[in-house]
Amino acid sequence: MLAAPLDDVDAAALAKGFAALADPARLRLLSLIAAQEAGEVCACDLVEPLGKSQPTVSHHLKVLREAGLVVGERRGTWVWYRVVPTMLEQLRDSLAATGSRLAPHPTAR
Amino acid sequence: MLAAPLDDVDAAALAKGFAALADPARLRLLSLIAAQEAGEVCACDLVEPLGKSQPTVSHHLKVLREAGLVVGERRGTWVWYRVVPTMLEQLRDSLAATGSRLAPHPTAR
DNA sequence: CTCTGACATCGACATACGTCGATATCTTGC
DNA sequence: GCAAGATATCGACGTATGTCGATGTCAGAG
Repeated sequence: MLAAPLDDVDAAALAKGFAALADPARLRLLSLIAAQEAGEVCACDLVEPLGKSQPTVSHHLKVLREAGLVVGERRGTWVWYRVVPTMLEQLRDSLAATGSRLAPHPTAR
Repeated sequence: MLAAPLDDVDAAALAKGFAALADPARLRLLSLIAAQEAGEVCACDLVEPLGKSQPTVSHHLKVLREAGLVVGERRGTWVWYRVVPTMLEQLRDSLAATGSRLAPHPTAR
């Protein structure tokens, strides 16, 4: 992203992705899910550690889901969430195209 | 960030950083500044390519500045902006601590 | 000192967002 | 089918955010 100016479309798409990360509750949710040994968590185990109401947690999970950052799989009564690395890497890479012009060593003379 | 659950403080700090990136206009501004050969741009050259009013551009530049993503240096009549790689790397790395549990290969048995 | 031009700030507006309580939906066990 | 529990959706509320026109501030030219 930082190599050439982005057009409105790409910028909007990226911005939508970052917007999903622009909330403390969602970042904590994401880290809670990612920190699981099993790689997945029951949604019921996310409400109490987050300290928010169940509807609020459900709302944030939806935002993360729609951003493609997590997926929820229903197994019986519960829904198990796990992180999808793809979108995360995509956002990370968009910040990483930081070419020579950004480095402390201008490279060019 | 994805190795262990973050506390409220870290989550809030990170969220503030991502919030600065969660807008198409700011992403385009950032990419416009980063794409400069000279490594810096006059603010006056950012208004027209962005297609927004001068106050709006100034506002977004302020947000980027307060997020530590760019710096503006006054030289005479004009202010020259350049990207600060530090914060960018910090945000990128927070998305990169994606340990074994996120990879397609669970590693742990 | 005054004028001009670049940039920042202010005030106002519409919209988007986070949060919660109440309620709906769905799944299981009886 | 019915009751119980887990999630999701809805409606409402306060607050934050993007945008602009008008205005303020500051540096250089004359």
